Amino acid sequence: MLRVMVVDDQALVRRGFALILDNEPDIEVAAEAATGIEAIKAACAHQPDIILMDIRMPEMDGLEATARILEASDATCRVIILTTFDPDEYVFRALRAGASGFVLKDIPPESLVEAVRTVAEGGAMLAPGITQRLISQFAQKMEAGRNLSERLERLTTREREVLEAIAAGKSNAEIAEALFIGPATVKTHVSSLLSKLGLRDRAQAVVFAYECGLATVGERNVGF
Amino acid sequence: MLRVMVVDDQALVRRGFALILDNEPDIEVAAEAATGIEAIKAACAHQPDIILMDIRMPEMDGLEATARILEASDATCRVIILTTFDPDEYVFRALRAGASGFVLKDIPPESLVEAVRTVAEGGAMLAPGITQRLISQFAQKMEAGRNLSERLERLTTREREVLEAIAAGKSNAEIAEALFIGPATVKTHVSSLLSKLGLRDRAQAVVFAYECGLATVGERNVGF
DNA sequence: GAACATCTCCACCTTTTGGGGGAGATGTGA
DNA sequence: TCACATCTCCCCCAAAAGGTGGAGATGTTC
Repeated sequence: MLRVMVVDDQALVRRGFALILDNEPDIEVAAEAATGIEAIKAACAHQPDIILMDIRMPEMDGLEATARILEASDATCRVIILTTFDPDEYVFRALRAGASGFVLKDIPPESLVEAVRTVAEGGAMLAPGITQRLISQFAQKMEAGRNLSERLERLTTREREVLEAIAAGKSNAEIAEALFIGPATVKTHVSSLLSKLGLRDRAQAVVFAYECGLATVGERNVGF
Repeated sequence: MLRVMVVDDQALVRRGFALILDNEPDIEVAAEAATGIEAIKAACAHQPDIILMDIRMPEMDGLEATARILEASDATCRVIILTTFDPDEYVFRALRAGASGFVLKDIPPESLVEAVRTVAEGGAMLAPGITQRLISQFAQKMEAGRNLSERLERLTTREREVLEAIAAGKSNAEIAEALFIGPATVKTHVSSLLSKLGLRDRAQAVVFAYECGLATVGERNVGF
């Protein structure tokens, strides 16, 4: 039995969702809340499997409440944001807060039920338009490096290694140490790769490495 | 009327999908193809609205065919990848090729129909697990900059501007010109921001800018 | 008004970087 | 074998970068 909590400041909406869900044999509405603060308390008290969360609420909005609930170490529940609007800002904040779903209130009832089941099974459910935008963003990042990657292929293996080290913020001396070669050799490689790539200095080289995908945000190879 | 094309090398599977779709009043199967090559020709000849594309096929796989079809300048159709497996490599290649959907063959028939309608309306449809992974990747990138963004706030407005310029690969002289200040002033700002952020040189500053989200891949503010 | 932050600039100095040119060792392929 | 690419290292030199300390001109805040 899936235990669901519904959070919305409008009692009418809240009851409506609750009725739809309670109508399903394998779903029960275990709790309701009208504000973010209430939601946090209720989540703690009733330990639901799934939380349907509105964004616009008095006291504390749904995104903040979602973040608070999910960052609790023993949190096992999953959150679906259920709202009327879908500006990018909300979506990003929701995903960062850890939401597993972001659906609009204009979906048909059966889709809401489907979303709850999907998320309960470990999947994620986004409104189609949001999925579309997420994909676009993703594809754009991947596409960015295409032309630049071709230039990358003109480098020798060693030069690429040096470029990677540069992109990790290393100085020539540190690169020499890391690659077990002399500092003079590093300088040779640096000069060579800069001229091959048409770059002026190592700062541009770092930019290039990120833009073409050689370096990626969040890798944490960085020494600071 | 939505005109759909089904591409799969197994005739039985292909006919099965076609029958499911033809059963809907607003959908008709306008063409079928058994290989990537055939798919490209058929797409050109029949101009379907939606293409359901298998990946594993002889002659040319579905991802390659998708890319070819969508990169045609007059391409108006949208592609849903329909496969048995979902390794990350396939998903990324599919999204990069421009697919609007990626669903697994084990979904219920009504979900397939729903996916077709969703994509036809301009949305996107991914298998729940894939959506989940896409979100995770996204959240990870966003999360990366959290700690670093706090350090960013210790900078003054001017210092942040200089940092942005550094992250665009500009030299001190170029920054001076861009901000209408003297080169000496730029050096002051650079020294100051490096020490505030605990960085050693401008190369590390570029890394920092990317890691904390001040600079983003694909912005193309870069001068090379 | 005094303390403070910010932005602007200067001089002096050291270190790092990048360019030019050269050279030996190795391996690969024509 | 000979040409070619690659990796290694050297020297010299000029330019850029970074550190230190100082200073005047604004504001803002208490």
